[in-house]
Amino acid sequence: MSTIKDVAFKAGVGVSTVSRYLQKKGYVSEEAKNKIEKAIKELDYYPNAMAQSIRSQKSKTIALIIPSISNQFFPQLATHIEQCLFKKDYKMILCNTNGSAEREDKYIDVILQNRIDGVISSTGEIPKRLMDQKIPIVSIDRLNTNSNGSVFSVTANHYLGGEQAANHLIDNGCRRLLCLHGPLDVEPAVLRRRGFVETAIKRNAHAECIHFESDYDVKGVNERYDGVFTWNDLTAITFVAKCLEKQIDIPNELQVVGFDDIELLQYYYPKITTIQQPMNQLAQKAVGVLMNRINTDDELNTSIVLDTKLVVRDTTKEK
Amino acid sequence: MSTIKDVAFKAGVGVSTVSRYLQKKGYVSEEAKNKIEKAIKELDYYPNAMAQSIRSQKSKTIALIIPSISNQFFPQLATHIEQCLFKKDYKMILCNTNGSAEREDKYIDVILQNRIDGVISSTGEIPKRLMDQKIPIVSIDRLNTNSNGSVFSVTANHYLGGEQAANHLIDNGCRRLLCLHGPLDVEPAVLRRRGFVETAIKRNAHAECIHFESDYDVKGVNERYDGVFTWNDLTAITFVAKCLEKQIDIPNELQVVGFDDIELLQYYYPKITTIQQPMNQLAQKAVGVLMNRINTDDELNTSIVLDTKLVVRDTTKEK
DNA sequence: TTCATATATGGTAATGATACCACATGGGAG
DNA sequence: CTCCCATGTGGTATCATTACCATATATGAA
Repeated sequence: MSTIKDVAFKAGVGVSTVSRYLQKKGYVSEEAKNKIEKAIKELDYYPNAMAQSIRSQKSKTIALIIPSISNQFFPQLATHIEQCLFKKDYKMILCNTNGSAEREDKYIDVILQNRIDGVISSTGEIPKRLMDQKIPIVSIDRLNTNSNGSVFSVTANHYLGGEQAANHLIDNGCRRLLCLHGPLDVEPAVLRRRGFVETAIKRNAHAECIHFESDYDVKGVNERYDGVFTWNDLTAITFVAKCLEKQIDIPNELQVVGFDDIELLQYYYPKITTIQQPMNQLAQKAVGVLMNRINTDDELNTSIVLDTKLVVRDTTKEK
Repeated sequence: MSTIKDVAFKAGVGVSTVSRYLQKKGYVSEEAKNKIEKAIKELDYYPNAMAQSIRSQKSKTIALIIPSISNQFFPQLATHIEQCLFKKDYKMILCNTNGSAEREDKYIDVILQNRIDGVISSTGEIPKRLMDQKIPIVSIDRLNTNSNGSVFSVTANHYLGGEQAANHLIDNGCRRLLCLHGPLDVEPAVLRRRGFVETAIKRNAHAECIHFESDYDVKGVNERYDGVFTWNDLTAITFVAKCLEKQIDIPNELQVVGFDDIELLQYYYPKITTIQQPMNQLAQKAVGVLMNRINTDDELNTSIVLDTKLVVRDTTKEK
């Protein structure tokens, strides 16, 4: 692969002139410009991004840490984030920890060795070893409070989402509610549950909470409850599948509301009512905040919370 | 962030000695080793991967090109590939073209600018601009014949998969078969269909083919057919969802076989019978072949084909 | 002693690109 | 005729790292 020197030689000019042409910075005569363009085309020259990085002390790369890909929410979010970064001429390396601390640890090595400019993380705790570095970090989907008490996170309003789910079910006539919540160390799961339960109490509906595990037995749920809120769509899909298996009639016997609005819901039957997260906006804001942190020194606390939206489909209906 | 110079200074040795220690190559005394280790720890030093790359002329990075993430098959495959690369100390950049030629083109810029060591592609055609470079390329999931006639691909035996699906359905008593195939310019889709149809003919069963689109009307399929093979699991999920909507009894009226065995099938109801692709092996072989191409000069043609496996679940049964 | 070898060390060039500086030229203002 | 500024150019140090070479000491064999 040819270098800037080859281009300069072929064009009969100095490397500085070629560099100035590439940067569109400084003076380059029309004549030199033409010769350089011709040489670049003939040599099929592409500037070496790594050499640029080493010189500029900027890798133009950010790391996205996600906990898994089983839940389509994360690949989808990753795609949105990558597209935003792409536009800003940044690369992304995807760190899928898959719940393994060892993998997470090795990814931190990669992040540090590659002089990553910033990190977007959608896992709970930001590892200490990463916090200790001066690398700008923004949390997405989850809250992130660092040791100084500064906050840099972009999340959906999970609490509001819980409220919307509860209100929708209660509006539809449900009185005996069930919340299938996620792990208690997952901030969004807790907020969604709180929004749901507190709204139920406020409106005098009965609400119970169960930590959903895949071996959950669905038998009799249609007798004990008339409305179910699951903390995410993947749980909703699993839960609805179990209900169908037991011939429970959704939405007539039991209404179900999910959370996230992953693309997959479009392929699934029945079409599940859900609380939509504004993924594209989340991605845009997260990238925006991170770029600010990278390019400016001011440590303004930023905590952006975006509204969720109820999307009514076929697993709920007015009674 | 500290450099090898800082480490050398702090340890009171030359940079060469530190470099030799890091490479575990050449002589380093026990005493020097201890001082260096101490300095590295105190300074929290990590070698700059980009400087190493520029020096060694190897980026230790490969690009994975995938056509989309809507089909969970691709993120899953990507994860497997990334894990294989991870072990071999390679980074991966994920290029999700999303069917856009423009995006593909911009990714090629990124690939060339970052002096990527190799490419694994699961999209159909390898773009000419990429082929023209001397970059090692391996196709995964699809066939890849380059201009010299050399082949570097790792695929499942799609034809065998089609056969397995047909045989299973016919063994279960189906005689009127339907194949919902994918785009005709997608090699695997065509092979799967051919394997299916040719087996049906061989065994004197009737087989029809339809190009599946999402607006496909499922009304009456249970009267015209008794066995359906869909070219991938996502199509199977969509098709089964439509059948459930129309109260078609699966597997009693109609049996269904998918293809891929994506993780998602575990959450879906009913549990869909499918043809499993050996994703992990595909990934391992693809990475292996690519590493060979990167590290050796011999242009041995490699075309690895791995067997698929029937996984019987609840959408098929003996009549 | 002398020579060869193993162990050990640090200086320097090179990798590809860019910022900075020095140095041109030409034209217009004083 | 100077002086200044705009325009234009190329040399060189620098970024972090490693390969290579020159050098130094100690040990053992001849």
